Amino acid sequence: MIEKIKRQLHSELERALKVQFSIEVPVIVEEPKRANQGDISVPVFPLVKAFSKPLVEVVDAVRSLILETSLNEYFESVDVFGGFINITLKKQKVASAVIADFMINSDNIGSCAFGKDKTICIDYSSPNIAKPFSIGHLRSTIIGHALGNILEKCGYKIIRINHLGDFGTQFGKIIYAYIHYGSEEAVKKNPIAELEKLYVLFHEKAKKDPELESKAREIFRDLEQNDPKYQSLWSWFREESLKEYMQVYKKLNVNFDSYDGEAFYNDKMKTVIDELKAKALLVQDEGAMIVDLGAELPPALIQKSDGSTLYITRDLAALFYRKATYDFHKCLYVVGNEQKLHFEQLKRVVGLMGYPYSEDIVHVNFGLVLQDGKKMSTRKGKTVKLIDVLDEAVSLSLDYIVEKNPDLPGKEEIAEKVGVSAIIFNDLKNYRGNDFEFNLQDMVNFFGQTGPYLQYTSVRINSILAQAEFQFTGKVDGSWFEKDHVYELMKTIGSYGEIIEKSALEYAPNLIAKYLLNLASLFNTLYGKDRILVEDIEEKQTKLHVLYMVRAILNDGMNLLGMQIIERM
RNA sequence: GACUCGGUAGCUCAGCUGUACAGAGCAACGGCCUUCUAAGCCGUCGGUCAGGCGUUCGAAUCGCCUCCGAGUCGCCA
Repeated sequence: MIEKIKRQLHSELERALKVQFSIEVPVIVEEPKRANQGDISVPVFPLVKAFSKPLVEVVDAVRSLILETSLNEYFESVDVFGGFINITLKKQKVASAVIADFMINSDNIGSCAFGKDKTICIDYSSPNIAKPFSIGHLRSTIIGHALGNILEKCGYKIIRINHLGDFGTQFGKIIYAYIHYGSEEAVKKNPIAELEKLYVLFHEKAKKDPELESKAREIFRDLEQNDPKYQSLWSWFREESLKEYMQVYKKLNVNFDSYDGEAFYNDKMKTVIDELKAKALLVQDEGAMIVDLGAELPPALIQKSDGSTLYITRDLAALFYRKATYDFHKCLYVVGNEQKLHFEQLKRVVGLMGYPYSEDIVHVNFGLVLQDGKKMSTRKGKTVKLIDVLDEAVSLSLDYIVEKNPDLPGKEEIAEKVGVSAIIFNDLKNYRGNDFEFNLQDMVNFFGQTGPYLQYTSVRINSILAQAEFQFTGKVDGSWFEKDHVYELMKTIGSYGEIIEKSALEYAPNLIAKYLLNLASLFNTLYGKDRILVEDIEEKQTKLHVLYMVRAILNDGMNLLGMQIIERM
């Protein structure tokens, strides 16, 4: 709401400056950091030079312009503090605008339509087959899932793609290790754990005998050329891994439109290589085929000297396939920071091939999960399994329920929802690009800025609404909104849509997470100060309106982030 | 070595398209459950925004340099 007013004021002010003073300087319209400085503030410093008059006179002139805008019916006062013009709005007027806005959009609060008729592909999760689902893949999974929800709310059609890491030299390694050191029985018994063991074992052996690396490459080359024996092992490993991943996805409530992994593109790479050749981009270098990307970027390796393909080759094939199949507006890759160079190269190659949609490739990067300050390594068997972390969170949340609310029905189910959501929220609340140190203690913390705090707030409201007769009519007693803490809450309610928009444009779920924390905190402050279920009917109904909106937004926001909503806890 | 990203309270982080006294949570300490769920609320404590120089009316925010950490840099993905 405030954002709307700000934008309107901004454009009217710039126009007025141009018309009346022939001044074309970008005007700043912002929200002051402190409540006693009003709702909207215009610093006039940047205008002083253009006016070439003393600050005091400029302030005066700008203030008059502000008072003449169409928004003046909203203004309670327009005060001057040094070089700042601070506008205080009429609280009741803002509050009723917020409520009216909410009613219009009540079936899909916070939604907008700027993505209408456009498709976005999101490539996320994409675990490597035959390796346990680690904490590292959690990030891609939940960031991608949340972004899908957020962008969907902005009107986009979303294609969720799990680009499984089901191909590549790593399969040569696993197949080699399986043939030489593995047993069918052991893999059948405990597929992923066993395959991981073999993978780690391979690297240990390869350290002593570097020959193994080239043997693995040979196996992969043959696999790529459809060797039936390797193919059947490959599909067995893939199937078993996928089974285990599906359990994780079910727990996280995550789903995909496509599970076409790298192997899916095996028969689509020849055309890519042919096209690169035809466009004279492919050159032979040290026996391999590369695309030279100029001075700023290292060359892209498209084909190994033994003729087999690489990661980027498959990503090129996948990109073309997606463009042809979905005609995407953007293609997002929710992949870690360490692959920044890879996506720069991908973009550049596509650009050199003459496709303008190279600009629509977006690497939605995220920070690594570190252990002892270093990247975790599957090769050394040093990973933390996601399922263990989730189980830990769930069992801890069950402990709390037993302690705090022993008579609660359906404890296990609620504990599951609280625990898993806590893990999800813990990840999404921070800016995605930052690395973070793996810390189980932090991940399963349930107090303060956490998922359970949001769920708890929603549950508190449930409890009150359940005890009252309430219908959302929009008829309220405006005088309550004059109180500062209530007004703050109303302003925050009114900014939900703006936050979603910003979060979508920046691919930043953390903006929504922080917003929800703020909303919950404002509500809890109010809860501590004011009794809701009071005698006076009009006052009670007014308060219930606010609670209803807060709960609707909390639930909607948590849902966007991929968290679970609960009734009681 | 080159490139990229980061260094803000004891810890985890927000702010970083510049402008008014740098904000949360956790931890510590002190209050608040015979009235709506205390996974909560209120308060206290805590910061040379890594360091230096520069640009600017104004810098945590922009530029340069130094230090520290992480990641990447042709046959892994």
